[in-house]
Amino acid sequence: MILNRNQKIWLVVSKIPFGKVATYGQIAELAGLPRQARAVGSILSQLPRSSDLPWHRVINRKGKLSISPESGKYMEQKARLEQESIIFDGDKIALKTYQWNGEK
DNA sequence: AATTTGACCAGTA
DNA sequence: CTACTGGCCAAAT
Repeated sequence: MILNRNQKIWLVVSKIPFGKVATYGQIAELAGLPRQARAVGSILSQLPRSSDLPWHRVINRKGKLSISPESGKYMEQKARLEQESIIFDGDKIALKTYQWNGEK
């Protein structure tokens, strides 16, 4: 069973634990696709709404959400994270302890 | 086939 | 802290 690029990324994203977040670059790295952070964002942007992947746990390296704040999805992502007891300090996550290190 | 776009990143000022 | 830059590379155009 060979996994295509999308499947590798989906797999890694699905492993991000509840209450934790990961960066695009980290996802790309863990998926065996170094330096393809942008591809991760591109793929996540195309997820169907029916998807049950924790896409909201993927943020950028600055600790902020990479969606335009005007977009409705921005609110949705923030709400989903707060629902996992992740606290925000303005527009960025408050604690780096939220950051997933990639371990199981 | 060529060019542009994008839910990124790292360094620098 | 923000702003700008060059780098990166798959997807879309």
